[in-house]
Amino acid sequence: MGRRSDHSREEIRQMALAAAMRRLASGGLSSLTARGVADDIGYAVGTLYNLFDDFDTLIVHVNGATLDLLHDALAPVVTGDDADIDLAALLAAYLRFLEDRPHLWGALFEHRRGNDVLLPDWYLAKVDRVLGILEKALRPIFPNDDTAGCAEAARVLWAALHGICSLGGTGKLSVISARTTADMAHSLVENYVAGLRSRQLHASDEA
Amino acid sequence: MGRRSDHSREEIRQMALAAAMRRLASGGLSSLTARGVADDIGYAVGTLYNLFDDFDTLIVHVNGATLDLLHDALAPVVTGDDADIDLAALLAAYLRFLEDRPHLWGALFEHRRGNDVLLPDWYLAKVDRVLGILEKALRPIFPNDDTAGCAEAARVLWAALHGICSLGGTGKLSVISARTTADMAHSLVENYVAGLRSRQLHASDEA
DNA sequence: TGACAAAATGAACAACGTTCAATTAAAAAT
DNA sequence: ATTTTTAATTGAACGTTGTTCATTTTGTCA
Repeated sequence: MGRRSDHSREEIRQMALAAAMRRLASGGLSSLTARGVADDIGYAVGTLYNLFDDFDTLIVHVNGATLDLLHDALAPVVTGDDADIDLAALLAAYLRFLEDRPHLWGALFEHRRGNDVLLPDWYLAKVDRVLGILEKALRPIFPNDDTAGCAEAARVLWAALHGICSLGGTGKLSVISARTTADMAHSLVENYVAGLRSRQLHASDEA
Repeated sequence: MGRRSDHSREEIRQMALAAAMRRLASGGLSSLTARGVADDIGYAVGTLYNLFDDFDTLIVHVNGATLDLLHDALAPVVTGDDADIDLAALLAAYLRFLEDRPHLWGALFEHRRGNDVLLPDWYLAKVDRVLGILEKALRPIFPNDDTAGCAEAARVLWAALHGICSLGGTGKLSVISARTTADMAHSLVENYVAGLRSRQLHASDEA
């Protein structure tokens, strides 16, 4: 079979991404295969390679969509007024996202391309957009001129939170799972923020 | 070819693990394959399946060996006297390990078995042994009777640190990598510990 | 209508983990 | 010493991966 007029190039792309999203959401990364996606949208495998350089690229696009979902889940909960309230709400929303869409969240971090291949700029921009929410919540803690410190704190929290949820969810954390992942996440956020505050106050001591 | 008398069953196991360790250390998880290991030790693929249930099991044993290496790298640096000094030394040793053996460290967290398969007890015990070092360093921060709090803090730090090193090393953290992974790790440890201390002091406020 | 270009196909390739009938050598029994 | 039993070792084969590409088919344009 040759060229169809069923769908435009862009339509097929979207169909493929939607199908990939469904597969990922229901069965995780291991059930996200090129042949599977192709079957789902009623095209042959080779067609996917007209639209994406390789399968990794398709996954990066799926992860981009997940970042958008995450952004939309987190953005509404911060007001920018009170850091403690915002961060608590943010953490709750994050954990809810993780519970609702564990496989979408998981793919954000499980998926790794070749070590020399960098993530595209548009993807990093989506990460930045989510980090921006965190920065907005953290903003009241920092002096007005210290945007760099705020940005770093947001990244530390983001990465550390990932670590906790990742290890908590995969049972890699030894027998002490009496304390749940959520407990550890709260401990991280509360103590890290308390640390930021206390070191902000005594900043003059460290010169 | 039938039964040889070249090596005992246990010898072949050790040969396989050593070869796997070499492959992992030099090329990462993607270069750790059943056929590769079999070739390295001069046996056929099938022989590996006499010694390990499956290839995942072999990797878990490799990771166990890595945990032992990590333990030996971290254990000597903590004295138990001063938390700040111990934690700084511990972090430095951890980051050095990560730099020296990035792929061994990476496999600890990259490798995932089927979701229903739990890690064996002997493996979790090795994790606990490493966490014990962290607990020893954190011990001075907590009241004598609060071993649970100390244990939790160790796990939070361990998991959070993994998150930072993981995202830092894979370039998943947007453009603001002006601040390096090591900087973020320091920020995490220092602020989290400062938070623990400050909340320890004002514990009476929260009742 | 005919020539050209682009899209769609699916068989084929290499590499992966895994299995298993067949083979062979060591160990045990006679 | 010979036979029988047991266990180790093999490597071809199976099912899946991602990926490629000659071939076919169809839309488009002169």
